[in-house]
Amino acid sequence: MTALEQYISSYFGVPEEDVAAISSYFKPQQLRKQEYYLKAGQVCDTLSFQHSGLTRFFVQLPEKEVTQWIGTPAYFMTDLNGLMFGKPSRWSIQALEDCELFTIHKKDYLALGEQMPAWHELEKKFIARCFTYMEDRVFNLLAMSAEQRYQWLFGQHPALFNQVPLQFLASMLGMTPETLSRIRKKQLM
Amino acid sequence: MTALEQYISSYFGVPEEDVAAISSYFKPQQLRKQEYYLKAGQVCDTLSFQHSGLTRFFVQLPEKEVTQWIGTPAYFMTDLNGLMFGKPSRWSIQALEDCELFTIHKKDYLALGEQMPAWHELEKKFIARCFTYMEDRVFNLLAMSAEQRYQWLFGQHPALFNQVPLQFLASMLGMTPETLSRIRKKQLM
DNA sequence: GTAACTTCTTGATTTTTGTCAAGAAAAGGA
DNA sequence: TCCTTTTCTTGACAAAAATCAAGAAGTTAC
Repeated sequence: MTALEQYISSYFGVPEEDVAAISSYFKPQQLRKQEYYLKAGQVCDTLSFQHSGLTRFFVQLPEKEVTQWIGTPAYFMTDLNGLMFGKPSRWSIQALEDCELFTIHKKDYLALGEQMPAWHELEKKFIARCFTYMEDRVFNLLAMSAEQRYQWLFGQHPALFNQVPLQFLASMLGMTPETLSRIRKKQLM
Repeated sequence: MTALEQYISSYFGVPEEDVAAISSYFKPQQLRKQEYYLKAGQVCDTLSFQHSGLTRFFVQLPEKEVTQWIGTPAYFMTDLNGLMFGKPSRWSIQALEDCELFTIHKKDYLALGEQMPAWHELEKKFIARCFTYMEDRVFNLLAMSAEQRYQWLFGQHPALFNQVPLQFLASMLGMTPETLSRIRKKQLM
């Protein structure tokens, strides 16, 4: 089994022949550090599995830049607004370091849905998980203080704080870099 | 066409015979004011179309209560964590006023997926839209001030502010009732 | 290795938002 | 209708987080 096949198998829990069929649609792609996977305003027409490297989803506002998400290995990357609804993206996706991806283009993505009966259901469940994760994020932003949000993210992905510039994590947590710095200082004392 | 059929048709854009097939699975259900559709800790095993009335999704914390969402007519209501993954709900769903629902139970919901080939794809797209909406909500909470968030919600659903106790809307917007009250006063001047 | 650049930390200060408390307004029930 | 209960508003104050500014630490490129 290739790395991609293992990922697909663990995600979707489908028979091995389906795993092979699905993964055959995905093609290797390199992304160099700083390179863009997608630029704001473009219509995203790919879906990628992130095998290695880190990516950043961000929105450029007139006054500031907002990091919506950090893409990490073993997760999928796309802009659903583009892939599913043909709408332009509000954010850019940029590589924070060199990345190895497995990418499927929209044409093949649609073919996959037609040729593999179970695909829509698998994808539905996958997107549903993403939705419930977003529900959690909204809840955290509604109910928790900056410090509690930090602890939540640190509890889930401690390694991120050594890999990603802290200013991006601060933004993703809904606080300024200064606030994150002070929270982290307090944790040490 | 019944009201339910019209809703399904407008949501999913499917042929009329499919609309009839889908809607035949949904049964009318009444919910009295204050009654619970779901209580925190229960596993949600229904999916309902909200024909009339308003509902509130909220989490009861030791110190405070957090309103995550207000359910309005012409939208679906469920807890995906329960319906799709069999997990207990973190929030309760309660009727703010008498509600008329069309409800499908999990058993029939699963049957629908098996008997109607297009169902999973329709549902996938529907959940994907919910996901992109949650992306917007997260972005708003990350990037906007309390006042901007108010204006955003008011721009989308001005009528809500006459129908729902403002304390619930304040919570859903991530602010206190006092802050919302002051923002609304400022809008008038 | 060093210069240039980026990122992080720290302090002082301001702004935003939350908390507490009391009264006003509105809604609901007998 | 009037009484009770809930919801909303307002003011005074406190706390949380943002802003501004400067310097330290860390990275990167030559």
